[in-house]
Amino acid sequence: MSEGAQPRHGNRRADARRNVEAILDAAAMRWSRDPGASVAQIAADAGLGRITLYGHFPSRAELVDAVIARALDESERVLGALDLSGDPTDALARLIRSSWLLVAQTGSLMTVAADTLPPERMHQLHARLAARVEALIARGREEGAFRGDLPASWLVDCLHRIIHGAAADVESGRLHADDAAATLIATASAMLTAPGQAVPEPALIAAGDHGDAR
Amino acid sequence: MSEGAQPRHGNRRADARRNVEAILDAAAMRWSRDPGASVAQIAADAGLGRITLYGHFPSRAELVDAVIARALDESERVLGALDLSGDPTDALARLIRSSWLLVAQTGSLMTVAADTLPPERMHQLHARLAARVEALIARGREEGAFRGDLPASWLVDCLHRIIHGAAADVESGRLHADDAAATLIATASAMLTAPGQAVPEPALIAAGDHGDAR
DNA sequence: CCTAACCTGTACACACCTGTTCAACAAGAG
DNA sequence: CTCTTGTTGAACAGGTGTGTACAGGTTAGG
Repeated sequence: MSEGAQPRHGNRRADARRNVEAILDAAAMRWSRDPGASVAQIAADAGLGRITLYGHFPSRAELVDAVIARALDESERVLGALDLSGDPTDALARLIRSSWLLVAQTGSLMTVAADTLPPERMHQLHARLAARVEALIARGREEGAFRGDLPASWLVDCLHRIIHGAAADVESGRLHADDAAATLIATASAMLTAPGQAVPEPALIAAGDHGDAR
Repeated sequence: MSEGAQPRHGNRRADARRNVEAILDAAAMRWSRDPGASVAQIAADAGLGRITLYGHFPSRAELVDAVIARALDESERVLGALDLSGDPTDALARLIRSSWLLVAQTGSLMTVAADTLPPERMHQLHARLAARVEALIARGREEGAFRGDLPASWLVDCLHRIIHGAAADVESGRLHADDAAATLIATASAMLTAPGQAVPEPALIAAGDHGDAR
């Protein structure tokens, strides 16, 4: 359709580009914990006037879209850099350890986008993120490491939901941020174990220390 | 505290009481899937004028409170009628089978209430609902049926979250309503299994057919 | 230094939601 | 049937959020 999504992005003045970044940062931060925040609120968070924001983003919807797109690219980048080969349980642990925070934030953003963006675009964005996880689960299932008695999409969804739960618990202080990944891994690996099989011992899961994303 | 929460409830005209019920029903239904719905929207759903609604509930907040209170009483009733003794895994299955729909609806209502009711009242309501589940998990843990390596509150939270996931999947057509309970039981019993232990076979869980609530 | 690009506050139009008032109308209870 | 209770729409006031127009101020960059 439109040629060049951002036609003038390289030849803009330096402060303009800085402000766009500030807006995007503020929006991601604010919306990830207050989905109802207004455009004025975000402009204030970014230290700018509301009118300035409208100078960069024609409407609320386009701001939402830009924020989502950036967060998704970031997630894509982190996920893409991950080695998900080898034992599926270990791979799952690596996946969770390096991306749970990112997934939690992106997911909250999705809540905001849900009543702003058309549902078709929502589905497209979500599918892209879930594809890698789904592929891992499919592989683990073929190799007999994960259960095959429930739909893969259901298991992916459960994983997402407990990741959000962990994020919420960390935020409210019920869970230590340092324990979140381990708790998630212990819960998820049990959830994915087939009936009749033994749940993997956390101590035996090779977490493959990367350090967190960010 | 207050004497007679509903001072005039029996001596009101018949259609008035019918309308109050209609409003409560409409609000519970609508808010459980659209948390941002307006008072006007709910009055329309109930087939009444907005002014009539305000005749029964002085403000939006009081409507929210009334809806929550009714949903919670209903949950309390169903939960209270349940026999949660015997094998913890079987008891969990019975619990899920008879209350997942109710829990899902109540939880969505909580989302609405979150930015209307004071947080202290929120916590109070939520604790009341979670207490029975937490007790069951604590007992199962003592008897060795459930894992003890993770906080009980965390496990309860995970259970809540996957119940919401199932409700969302049923709503969007990804999951058959008839399969929801079985899927939840299979997932939850795995999640609660201790590392090193075998996940229970769904076929061996005595579901204790009650038929669903409602 | 000078110009164009950028930022800013004020102000306005529009839409939506909440809550209230008023006066006419309909329906239950005796 | 009558009277009380309940219902209704129109209309209004106050609040919040989105998006636009204008005019003056500031800053980057040549």
